Order: sequence, then structure tokens, then C-alpha cells
Amino acid sequence: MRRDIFQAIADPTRRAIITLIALQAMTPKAIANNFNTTRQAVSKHLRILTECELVKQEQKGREIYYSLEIEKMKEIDNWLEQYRKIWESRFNELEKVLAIP
Amino acid sequence: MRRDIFQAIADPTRRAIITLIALQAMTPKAIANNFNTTRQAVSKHLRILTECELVKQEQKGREIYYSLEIEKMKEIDNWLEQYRKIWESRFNELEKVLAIP
DNA sequence: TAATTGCGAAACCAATTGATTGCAAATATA
DNA sequence: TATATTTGCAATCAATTGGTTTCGCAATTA
Repeated sequence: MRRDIFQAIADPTRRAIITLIALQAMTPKAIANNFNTTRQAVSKHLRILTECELVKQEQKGREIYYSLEIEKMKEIDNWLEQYRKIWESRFNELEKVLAIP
Repeated sequence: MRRDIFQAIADPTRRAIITLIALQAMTPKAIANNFNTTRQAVSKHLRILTECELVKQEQKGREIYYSLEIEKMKEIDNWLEQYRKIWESRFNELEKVLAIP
């Protein structure tokens, strides 16, 4: 059961959850109310997101508030870095061609 | 058969293929030789990558060269933008706290 | 021309995934 | 204390996934 961040964000519902809790912590029930799905399904998604440390939880009484571990998102950014270099260098190539002498 | 870029990069083999063909076009056979897998398996991955327009192909005789459609990778970058804003703003908050008056 | 090579596609299989249902535990409220 | 609410977790099911095997087609080579 290998969890990695790329697998975690592959599911559209999980991406929606991430968007939802990026700015404010929410309970599973509150999250489920925002989608056309059940609490249990959301709970499973939250579990997957927690397993790959994309989400952290804070218990308050019987409620559990989930919020995004924004630092973890940087991993995607880091992976993307190698490709960003490529498209930036290609852009520079294009600039050279278009440059007025 | 919904193909989207996030699902495409979820698989580690596909990410490895993307890395491999990012800088130079390669045939399925050449790609397969770089991994511990068959040409047919690579072929299936390439099909998925092609379906979501992450990869383009160029026929040369009986060989087909696959290369990365780098522009498509920007879609991930665009999606990440909303979160980049968050972690940058948090960093600025931190800076304010740490700032020497 | 005949054999070989590179390829995609279809058929198939085991493993995984996402969703649902049902349940028990913990907390809150009457 | 009795009841309702919020939750995680296990069992189950249908659909999807990644891989293999096999096949036929087109291009190259002998």
C-alpha cells in the first residue's frame, strides 16, 4: 500500500478536498456537505491524504478538523522544477530567434 | 475512459518515461530497454500519455519516436499556482515576525 | 521473395481503487 | 442516565489499472 503524493492528487475528489481545506480546517462532515458524496467516502480520501502527509488533523471534542499540509505540496513543485527549466530554456531560444538585432 | 494529466503522472513508470523523453525523442523499444518491463507495457503507458496530450509522436520509417509535450506540463504548474500563493504568503508572514524592527 | 524487426491493439488476468453499508467508540445534549 | 451526533474502521462490491500474451500490419533486410 504505497502512498505517494502523485497518486494522492490523481483523484479529482481528492484535489477538490485539498482545495477546500487549503485555507481553513474542516471536519469530514462539513467537507462531505460540499460534494455529492458520503461522509465515509470523504473519510477514506482523508485517510489516503493523511497517509502521504498531505493533510494534518486536529481533534476538538468529538470533531476532527482536517487541514492542508501546504509544505508537502512543494514536493510537486520540486518535481516540476526539472521541466520548468526545459520550458524556460526553450522560451529563451525563441527569444533569441525573435530578438531584433 | 477519462484521461487527465494528474492521472497520467500518478504512475511512477510513466513519470520515469516522461523524464526519459523530456530531452530527446525515443522509440518504445529504446524506452523499454531502460526499464525492467516489456515494450508492450511501455506502449500502453505511451498510449495513456498520448491520450492526455503529454506526449507527441513522429514516425520515421517503421520506428515511432516519442517525445514530451513540455507545454502540457505547465498545466500542473498552473494548478500548483494557487498553493504557491499560499506558501509564499505564509513565508511572508514569517518574515514579518522575524523582521528586525 | 522471404525472414526479420518495430509497432499498436485486443484478449485476458491479478491487483488495486473508490464507493457503499453496517457497526462500535467517543463526545455532546436532553 | 438516555439519546443523538461525529467519527473511524472493517467488509463487501463493481470498476479500473498495469501487465502479459498473442496477433496482424508495415517497414526493413537478406
